[in-house]
Amino acid sequence: MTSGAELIGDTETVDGFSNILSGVVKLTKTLSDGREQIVGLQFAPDFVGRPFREESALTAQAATDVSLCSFPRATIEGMLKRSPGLEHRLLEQTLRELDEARDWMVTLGRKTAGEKVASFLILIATYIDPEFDPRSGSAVFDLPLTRAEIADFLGLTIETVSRQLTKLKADKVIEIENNRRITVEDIERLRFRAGI
Amino acid sequence: MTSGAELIGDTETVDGFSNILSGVVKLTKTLSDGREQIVGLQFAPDFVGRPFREESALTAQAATDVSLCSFPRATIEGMLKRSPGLEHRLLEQTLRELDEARDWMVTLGRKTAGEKVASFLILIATYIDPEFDPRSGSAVFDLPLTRAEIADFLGLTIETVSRQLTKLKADKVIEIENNRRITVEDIERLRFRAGI
DNA sequence: GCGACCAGTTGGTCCGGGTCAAGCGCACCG
DNA sequence: CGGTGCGCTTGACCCGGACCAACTGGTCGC
Repeated sequence: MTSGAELIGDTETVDGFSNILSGVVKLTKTLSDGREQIVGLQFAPDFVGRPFREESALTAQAATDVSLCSFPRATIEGMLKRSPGLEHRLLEQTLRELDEARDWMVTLGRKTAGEKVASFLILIATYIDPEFDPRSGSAVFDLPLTRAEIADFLGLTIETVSRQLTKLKADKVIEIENNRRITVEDIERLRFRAGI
Repeated sequence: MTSGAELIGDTETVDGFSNILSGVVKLTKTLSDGREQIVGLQFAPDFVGRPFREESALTAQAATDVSLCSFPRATIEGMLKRSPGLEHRLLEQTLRELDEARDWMVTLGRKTAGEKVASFLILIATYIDPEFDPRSGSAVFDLPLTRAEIADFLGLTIETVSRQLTKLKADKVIEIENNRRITVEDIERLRFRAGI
């Protein structure tokens, strides 16, 4: 599935329930006047879908090229009834997503623009960099989101995201190639910028 | 348990797992420099506690007087293993909390101060007003939080919260008695102020 | 090659909300 | 009683980030 494709419509009934095999899925919510907020990013091998509810209050879109393994909703709910192990795994993922959502609430509510952008880079580094090791000081990765999507994730404007990235580059905390590829030599400096 | 008491320490091991019988519990996260964000409010009959993890990344405090029914962590995890029904109930609550957290992320990231305060009042009205009926136009309730706590919930300062409440009062959207008791005559007008 | 378009950057201006400070009302205490 | 402290409000000022606009570089179709 190519980038930008819509997986779950906002008011449509959510039929599917999928397993991400590769790629990044963004979950967004939109206010009636068009303001948008990304409320979650999901990476392989997460589930996508909201069991036990007909209607999803959010939109799931592929942020990068994504490959999925999808089931109809009835199938998955039947499987959940029969297999407590699967339900347990779903509970574990949901608890993890809740922890992440709450972490992000702190970022949205209490951090400055610079801290938000640094926090975002750390988040992506930990998920994306194939050989990222928290103890090693460095990371290299491609941003899976455009500036506009980063802005929607951080509750900022695209201009502010751009300026903060430029500032991190000017301060030699990161390097940027082709607008997408980020190199962080010293992740501790970046973490410091994120307001811990 | 009286208001302000701490239920779960930040770095301490979370031993307990409780059921709220009455009152309001606030879940907060704090940055190293003291900035604070309330990341969740829990009302009866929610569970409080983070199963399957030794360490909780947040602090749970009583916001009002609270009565609890507590179990040691081992007990609850044993019960969860033996009773899939209980685990299912926990999954349902966790999914609901995740939905709420994501709704709140939109409020934190994309709404103005006035919309945030209106959204907060609607949230409290739906949980607290004993005879609140969404179709009836009005609601009366006591705020379970101080201005400082509301500010920490909304990612604002106490002054801004105060000013926005004063403005809602001046515009006859709400009435305020004793700084705590709120009357909303026409909840639709308040909902309009919340940016839907 | 050339123009159109899109993602991103950069500059300038403005305002919402933060910050600082003073003051009010009320409960509690000596 | 007056003093003290806390929760809250109000006013004045300021700044971070939104908004508006111009520009750059890369990609695509012709």
